Amino acid sequence: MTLKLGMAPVRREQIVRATIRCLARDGYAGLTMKRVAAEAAVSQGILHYYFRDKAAMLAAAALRVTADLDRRVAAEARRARDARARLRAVIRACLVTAVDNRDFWTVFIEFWGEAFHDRRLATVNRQAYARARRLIGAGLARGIAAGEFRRVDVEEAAAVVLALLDGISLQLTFDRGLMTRPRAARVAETALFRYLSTGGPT
Amino acid sequence: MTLKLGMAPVRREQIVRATIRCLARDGYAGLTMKRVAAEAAVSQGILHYYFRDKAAMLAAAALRVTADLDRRVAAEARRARDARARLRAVIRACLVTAVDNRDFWTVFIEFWGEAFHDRRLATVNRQAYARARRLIGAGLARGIAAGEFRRVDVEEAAAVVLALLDGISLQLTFDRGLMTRPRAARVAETALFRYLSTGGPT
DNA sequence: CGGCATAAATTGGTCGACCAACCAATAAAC
DNA sequence: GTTTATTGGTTGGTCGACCAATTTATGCCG
Repeated sequence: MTLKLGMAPVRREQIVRATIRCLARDGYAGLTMKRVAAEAAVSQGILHYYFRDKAAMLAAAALRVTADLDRRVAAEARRARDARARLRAVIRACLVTAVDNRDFWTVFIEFWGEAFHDRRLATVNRQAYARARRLIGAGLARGIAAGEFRRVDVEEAAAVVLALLDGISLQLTFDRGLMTRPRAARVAETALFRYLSTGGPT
Repeated sequence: MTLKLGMAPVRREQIVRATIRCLARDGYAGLTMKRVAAEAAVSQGILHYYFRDKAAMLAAAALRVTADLDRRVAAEARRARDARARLRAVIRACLVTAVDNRDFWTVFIEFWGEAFHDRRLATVNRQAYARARRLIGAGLARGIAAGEFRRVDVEEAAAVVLALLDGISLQLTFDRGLMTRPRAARVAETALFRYLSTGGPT
């Protein structure tokens, strides 16, 4: 009864999600075709039918979590009225992901490690970061235009915002007891608002 | 004529350095006992004589690069007169390492990936980060006491400084064309000085 | 409508290669 | 002669990639 034609996107999704779960559970060293196949409840052979090799599966997993985060951030940011609220929303969405969705950072860190030694993965990673900076930079530019933020170099400021979010998320991921999520968000907001503020220090 | 007794520290060093080179060259996926042994010009068996297993070698490699960075940062910071110059020195030392000594980040990222799935490695990593925050925090506290910095929460500020350095270093490592090293240093300094400054915005 | 060809989807197993850990044996230094 | 240092090979297992064979759906033609 189940359709057999048009399974491609379904299976791809199934396999990518299984890859993410395996990666989060066992790390890249423990990411084997057998385990992914078992996790996805398909045969081993089918993995190579849908993906050229292991690296392609890893790249698909990384793209998937990146897209997930993008979606969450966009959803939060859309509700914001001004640039400050928008930045606050971005911070919140990133830190919520870091704390509640551990898979994200696990997948990404394993991905980084391989990206150093695989040209394809390196390109995917570079593009993801460039895109993130572009999105953040666009928000900052609107804030500057509206007089909410100081006239900083947008590219530089986007790199700073992204760097702080990455860095704080990493520390939270490594040591869950370091700070509560709200406190981490407050710390990041304070640092970035002082950096971007037009007025004197608060 | 060569001594055979007291080889332990020599061999350990030899093996750790080989581990770092292999890790930087091939990643964790390509880190095998055979390759490390070849790189260190020793037999395979000896690796297990000096290290319990592969994870122990990885941990030793991570401790080694961390200690290296510590030493560089301390050497740069010692020359600084005031807290601002000290922070500038820390930033410079970290970014020089990130740009010129690619092995550092390679080893660390591979290490992070495994640390998620190995309790021993996770502990080593958590301690390394706690130590880094303590060192940075001590420098900030002196700056606050001297009236050079705003009265921020030292723990929070140390986390911010470390986060920004990690984040910028990551972006530089992934995309060498993003910024020149001096520009990255200037960007980080600007962001952190604004965050920590006592006076109004510049 | 019914049967045949073609394509899509999937299986399970095979292949050669490689791995980490271990160990018995040896050599050198004390 | 006992401890320290080192060798090189073995072992039991796993890996990723590949493929021949099978099943299922679809389009085509009479």
